[in-house]
Amino acid sequence: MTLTVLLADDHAMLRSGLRAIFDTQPDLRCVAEVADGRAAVTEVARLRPDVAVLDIRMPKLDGLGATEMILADPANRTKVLLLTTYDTDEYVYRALSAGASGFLLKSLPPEELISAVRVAARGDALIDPSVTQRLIARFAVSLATPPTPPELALLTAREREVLLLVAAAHSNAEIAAQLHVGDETVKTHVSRVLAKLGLRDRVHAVAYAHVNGLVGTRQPGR
Amino acid sequence: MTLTVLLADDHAMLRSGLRAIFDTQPDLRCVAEVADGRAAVTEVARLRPDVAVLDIRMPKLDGLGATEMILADPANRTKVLLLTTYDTDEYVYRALSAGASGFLLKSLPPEELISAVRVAARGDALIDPSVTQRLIARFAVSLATPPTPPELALLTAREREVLLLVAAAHSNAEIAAQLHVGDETVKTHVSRVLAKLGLRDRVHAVAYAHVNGLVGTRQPGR
DNA sequence: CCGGAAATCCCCCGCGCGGGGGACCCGATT
DNA sequence: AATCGGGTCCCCCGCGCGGGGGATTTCCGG
Repeated sequence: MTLTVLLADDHAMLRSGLRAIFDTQPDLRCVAEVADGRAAVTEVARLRPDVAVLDIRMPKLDGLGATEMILADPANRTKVLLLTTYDTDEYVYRALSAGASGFLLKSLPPEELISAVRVAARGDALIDPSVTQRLIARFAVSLATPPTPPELALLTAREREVLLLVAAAHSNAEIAAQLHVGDETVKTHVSRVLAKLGLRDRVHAVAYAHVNGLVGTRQPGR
Repeated sequence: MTLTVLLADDHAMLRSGLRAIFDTQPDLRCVAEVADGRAAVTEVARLRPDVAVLDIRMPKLDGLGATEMILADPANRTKVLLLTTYDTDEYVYRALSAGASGFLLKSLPPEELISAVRVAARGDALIDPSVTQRLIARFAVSLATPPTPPELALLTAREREVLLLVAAAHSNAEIAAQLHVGDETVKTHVSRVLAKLGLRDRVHAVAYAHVNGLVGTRQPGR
């Protein structure tokens, strides 16, 4: 089965270079060449290539915007590979947020570019190694579970439970109802929590819980 | 310049397979083979290889733990590549948090493994394409700036300012002091904020601000 | 010039909250 | 048996808070 590819770059020279690279592969067919992002979007919608190789810098609509538009349309099954000369962090993050299947530098050896197209076509993703390293660093910090503060261990299970409900901005009465206990009980628990954690009031408790990732938008994978 | 490599895997067969692969490259020298994580840590500390290729599953100390120990020691300049049979999400995240330079599946073609070692040695990172795709997805959500709720536009600049201070768990009096205005003024602002955002009290405001990323642990890169 | 929006300040009132007590029950540990 | 920690419930008191009013200034745009 042959893979169809769309090329988008405002430099004709680079386009022909890429086309030449792809032409060496019998199973890759370059079905379109465009010079700007808007054309890329419309041509992708028309031709539905397997993979679109977009330059980041393009007139009218840059590669990032084009990626977003292409992937925003669920009718498209085209995978997007982004190509750039320099690897600016901002680009990478936006590209990945937009759902690009790859982020590659133009310095990439031809055979690896070809391999990247195949990888993208089968639904996997590929990032330039020099970028990956920084991506990891960034990812690690965003993953970095704020080290659970030790004073949290002072809390009993019940108290932690109450803390979470407080963090969700529930009033004592609401918490009482939810736990099927009296509101005086809840007050006791809250007081203990505040005392143990050294917090002034429930407002600080809410901030504390969020800052320490007890409630944040935690993904399932812990 | 030749690169030194340490191999760690509890299966002797796999080790010899890897060694055979590396031996085809004149510039790669496999300087040690170990069968468990603890041995990997001590041998890395002793031999200081350029790259350590660790299996995830190993006796005594798994590859993840070994990675953490190796990279925790600043005296080590060894890069770590992790090898695994199956790509469980948990592994990937822990591996990247620990600072591994690569996360590869054992199904990787030999030549790409070699290339991965070279990539790691020069300080870049490499992740198996099939894993990268999910990594991106996960990364995207962690990057995804919670779309600023539209009702936030209703607030005046001053009100947003006050909201941020409220979100930081400051009392009205504290906010007043910080803004050099009377506390009655702050009360007015807070009331307006609550009304405009449809929040019950400042506790909800704190939660709101955190959930919507107005205050969260945002990285510098936006 | 005049209207309105924004920012500032003021008063009163009711309520939720948090601290400081005390009390009871239960299960585990001593 | 005595003790202790945890969970539950209760009362009182003071205060910060939030809603409801109203008032002033400044500044901008019709």
